[in-house]
Amino acid sequence: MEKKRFYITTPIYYPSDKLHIGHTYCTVATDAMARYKRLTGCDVMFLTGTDEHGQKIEDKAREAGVTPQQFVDNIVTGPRGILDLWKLMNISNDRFIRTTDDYHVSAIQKIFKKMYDKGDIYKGKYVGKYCKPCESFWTESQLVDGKCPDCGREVQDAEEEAYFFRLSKYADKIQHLLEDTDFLEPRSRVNEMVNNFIKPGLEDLCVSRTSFTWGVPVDFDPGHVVYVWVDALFNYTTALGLYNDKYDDYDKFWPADVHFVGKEIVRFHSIIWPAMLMSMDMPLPKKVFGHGWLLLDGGKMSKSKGNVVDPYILAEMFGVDALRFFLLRTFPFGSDGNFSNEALIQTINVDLANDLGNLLSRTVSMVGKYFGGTLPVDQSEDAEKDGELVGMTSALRGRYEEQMEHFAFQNALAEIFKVIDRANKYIDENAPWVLAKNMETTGPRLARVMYNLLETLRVCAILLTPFIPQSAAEVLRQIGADAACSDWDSAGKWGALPGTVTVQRGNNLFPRIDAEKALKELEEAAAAAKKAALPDLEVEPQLEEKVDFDTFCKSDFRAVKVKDCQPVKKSDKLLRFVLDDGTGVDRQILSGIAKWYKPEDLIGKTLMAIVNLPPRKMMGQESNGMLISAVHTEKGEEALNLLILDDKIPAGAKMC
RNA sequence: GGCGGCAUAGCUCAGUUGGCUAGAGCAUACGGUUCAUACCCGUAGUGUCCCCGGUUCAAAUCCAGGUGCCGCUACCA
Repeated sequence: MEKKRFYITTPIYYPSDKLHIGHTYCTVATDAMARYKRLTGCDVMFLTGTDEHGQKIEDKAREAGVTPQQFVDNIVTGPRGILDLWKLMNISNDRFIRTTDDYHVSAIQKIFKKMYDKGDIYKGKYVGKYCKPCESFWTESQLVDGKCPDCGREVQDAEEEAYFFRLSKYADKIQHLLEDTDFLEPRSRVNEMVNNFIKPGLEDLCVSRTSFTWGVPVDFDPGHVVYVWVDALFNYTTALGLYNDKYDDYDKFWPADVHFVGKEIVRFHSIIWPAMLMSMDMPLPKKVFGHGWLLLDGGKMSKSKGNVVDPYILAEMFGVDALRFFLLRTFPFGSDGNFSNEALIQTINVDLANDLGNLLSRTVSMVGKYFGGTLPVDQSEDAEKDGELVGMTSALRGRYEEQMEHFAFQNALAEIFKVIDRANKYIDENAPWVLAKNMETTGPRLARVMYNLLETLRVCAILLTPFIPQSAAEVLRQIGADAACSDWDSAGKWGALPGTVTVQRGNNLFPRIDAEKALKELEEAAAAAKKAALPDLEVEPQLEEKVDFDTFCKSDFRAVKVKDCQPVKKSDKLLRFVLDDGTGVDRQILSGIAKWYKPEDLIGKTLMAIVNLPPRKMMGQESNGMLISAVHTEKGEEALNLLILDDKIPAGAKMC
């Protein structure tokens, strides 16, 4: 029999910055779903990738002084880039598409042309605002207080030639799709889409740009590049081989079974995407699921807020499986969730360490202690005492499947942990340590109790595989389950594990985390990351206010030579300078630069000072003037350099 | 402004089409156990189910109004 096919995608992420925990959340969820479907025997295609064109990338690359391609290459394929992150997170994607891949670019050109030839894309005028000094074209909504968002100056009405997609033509069909089918989930998003966009009347969509060049060129009209909609959305089909020879799975896998997308791009996927597919006479994906966001302190995570959670740090500190588990166990997939390090640590300790890890540990340890690691043939059932655990475990796969089919990862995991909790209670009820006191009589009963625990662990581990693949495999290894009793079929059957199984004691699956210590480390890591994100170099902005020439001339700057330099007692900051200022009388100046210079290193140097400042007392000593330094900021830290002059300049020489 | 959602135990949330003394997990307190990762098991709670009306034999659930929070409001990827 041919295997059932399942095609699932994440959005293609925009590599203008490193990805954060929110992207990880979506990708991990998609991965869990893909692994689940593979487990159940489906032929799965799991696609993720990156959307690499557009103005913002072009700008960022220019800022960084590299080409756009170099810029995205670094973020996607560079060290600790997106590919590395997915590898770290154990993401099992079958394919990875980059919109800068040649096959995609040429396919997009063909698609664009086809829609144009059909008449669904037409050339028109795009009305907006233009800022002359910036030479920038803005849309109404981009303006800040009606002015240019870059420079704040007035903008003028302007028109730009552009291609439009006849989105309006498909409004009725889209409304039907949203309202009368389960195409878009969760359901609450349907109202938002219909009320906000469709009912007020869909406008045609601008699908090309002339204001930047980093995109797929419109091959029949130089100067135009294909804008994000066509370029990015069709990735789901070009990655299967639509209009290209790179792949050949379009007929096999299209239409997609589900697109997982963040709620911020629900509109693109539930209105624009189906409309474009209708135009292309292509089948629509079966479902779009808009998942929630991970919030931080109740608000959105964002670079500008500086509250972005770095998945690398968390995965390295707590383990990949622990992080994956936390994300899917804690938050309902369809709604927003409040991310916190405390919740992460608590979930790891309670569910993974105390309940699951400890259940495995105590079970395997007892089989070792009481039976030398291998259960005997002679086992004695007790229907009354075993019934509930056996019943729950036997029914688990069905309950789990029901939740997984609805993308309710949280509920699926809750079902598993109900059984794990029951198993821990079962140990208490049967008190194996009491049974072990008289092996002659109660040995067979003890053996059965152990078997039931191993069997429960086996079923739970199989069903946990999509969420914590490495750890689940380790559970199966430790309880001695071979491949034959580690698959989906065997998860639905009680008793698949051989009665005389041999266990393998291993390391603790999930070590308990010292919450206080871990939180402190996270705090330090966050502080370090924040610092690293600070600009390498900052200088003070120049003063707007003008100073007249006469005022400037009143400042008397002179070359001075350091005759002596000593730290000032009881002061961390001050150095006391004795200077030759050319007058023949020593000048004393105190300067707060001890943080940057050792006194002895400055003796003999020729410096610059302003000498006609009024005297000022510091730490009980008089300072007559001020040494001139250059200051700037490096990674948020103040840096200072004295102006050290050529020694051939004589003491007292005037600066002008 | 328009549209939509939410408001339940200290915290995070379940509560299906209105139906018995309103639930789970975590946290707290007390007790038990020792196989295990100072773990596990048991017991105990506390709630004006946001406020105010209404419909009903019966409302956390339905309706009207109010308060508070949040989301979407299109060419940003």
